[in-house]
Amino acid sequence: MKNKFYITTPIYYVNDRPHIGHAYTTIAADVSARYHRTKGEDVIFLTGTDENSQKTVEGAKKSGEDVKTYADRLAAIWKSTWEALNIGNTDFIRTTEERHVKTVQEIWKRIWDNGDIYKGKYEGLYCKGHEAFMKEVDLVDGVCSDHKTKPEWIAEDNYFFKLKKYEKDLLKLYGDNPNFVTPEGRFHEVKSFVERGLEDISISREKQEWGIPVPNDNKHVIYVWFDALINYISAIGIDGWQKHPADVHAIGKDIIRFHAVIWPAMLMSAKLPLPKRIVTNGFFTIDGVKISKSLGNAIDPLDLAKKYGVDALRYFLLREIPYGEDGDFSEVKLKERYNADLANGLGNLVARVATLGEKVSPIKYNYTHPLHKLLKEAHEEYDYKISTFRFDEALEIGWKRIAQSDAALSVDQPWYKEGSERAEKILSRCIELVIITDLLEPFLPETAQKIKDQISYDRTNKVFHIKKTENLFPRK
RNA sequence: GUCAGGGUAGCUCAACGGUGGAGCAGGGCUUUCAUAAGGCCAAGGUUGUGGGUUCGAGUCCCGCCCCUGACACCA
Repeated sequence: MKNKFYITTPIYYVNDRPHIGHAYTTIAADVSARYHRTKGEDVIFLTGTDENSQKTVEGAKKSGEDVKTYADRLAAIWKSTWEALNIGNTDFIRTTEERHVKTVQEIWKRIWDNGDIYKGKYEGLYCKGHEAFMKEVDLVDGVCSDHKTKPEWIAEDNYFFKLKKYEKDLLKLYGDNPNFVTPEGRFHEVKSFVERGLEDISISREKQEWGIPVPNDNKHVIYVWFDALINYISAIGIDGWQKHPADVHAIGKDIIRFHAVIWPAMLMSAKLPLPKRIVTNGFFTIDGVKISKSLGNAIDPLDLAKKYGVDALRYFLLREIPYGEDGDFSEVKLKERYNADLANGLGNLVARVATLGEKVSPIKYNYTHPLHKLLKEAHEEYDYKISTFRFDEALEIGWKRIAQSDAALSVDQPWYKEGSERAEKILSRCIELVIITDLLEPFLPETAQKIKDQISYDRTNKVFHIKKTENLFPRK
């Protein structure tokens, strides 16, 4: 039976446009998905949009559109962005879809039936600027320091989820699964957060027209994140999740608490299996400055892809910024890596082997060739790096081999050799390129195909056919 | 403030308590199969700071300075 692998990205707020940070998370998930696919696994890769937020309503108001029209338009932008970046998601979920609404209400009922939802009063100091309740400690002289306004005291009826009840179960979960959240530092923060003690949390809002109604009480709308998390189930159905929950939730560090604390508690209450693993990446700065709407410095990944190519962008992001850590994006660095690693490195190597090989093509391949056994060795370390989301290190393995091939060519000098000796030297480089291409394929799917078009390997007849065409990465 | 992580070459990062390394950038030499690409070589550091432990400290202990993150309902 085929192994299953289910990986998800966060669902992104529709009112935000895709920027480099979203692209990073999604590309990382895509690399993982593609890798598992090359292993012959049955991969489900889910991404989508979170549309039931109050922010969606405001966004629509701002652009003068009907909420539904607005959400449709923006969701389409997200979808096409991922297509353009060669993201191979198998599904795209929108939280306004019927399948999601039904699932959310069903999960609500299960949690309700388990006695974990109750009605209470939610009150506190509400800052209009934040659209959030503030704690007194956040205030300076009773005034919100960010908005310089005095928060109002408001109270509304809310449904609450008995999160506190799951404190011990969560701590046991963390203890039993040392890799539940990576990187470790973040996991530590999660643990200490829970150890300090949990409070029940409100999971509904009153007086809102947009969102999923609470079952049997349409005066209330289910709070966005409670609804949002359930998307991971909606996409594959409750039965599907029951049989095989997510193997990996890839998220940004801003939403760890929801995924590592509230989500497992919700699932425990609904008597459903838990995700296996949550991997979090950091935040981006652009040229050392935080990404912010007011600065308008968010970079559209599509612009970069247009300029440097999709694969170059994918490569740069995962090679430059170690997964889990905060990173700085700069086009100067992108260009540096493009020229050093892609043009001078991979691209140039393929060009030299293709030109050399073309003259002696076809070359017969013999399975006893000494390089053949390296194929397996090459993959062991690499497999480990990918499975632990250390993409930068996995790529480094590929680039070490590229450098070795360049050096080997200088030593072998096949251009001075004749006949079978010449073919033999070039063959070694072709085999090595097969290994390298294998390693890079999840990261650079388009490039891998282009390499295979130039240096094609016929397994049945054990022969290489080589034909030089365009350069993979023209220098910038 | 409390807790956690970090401060090493121009940049990004490595270094079981045992002569501080790599990649990129910059410098020199060199090859022609290749995209003014490749190869080789050299240079580059009082490891944030002040003490301490030790035969020996980037690594362990204490103080200080600086950076980042977490400390619940914007996500």
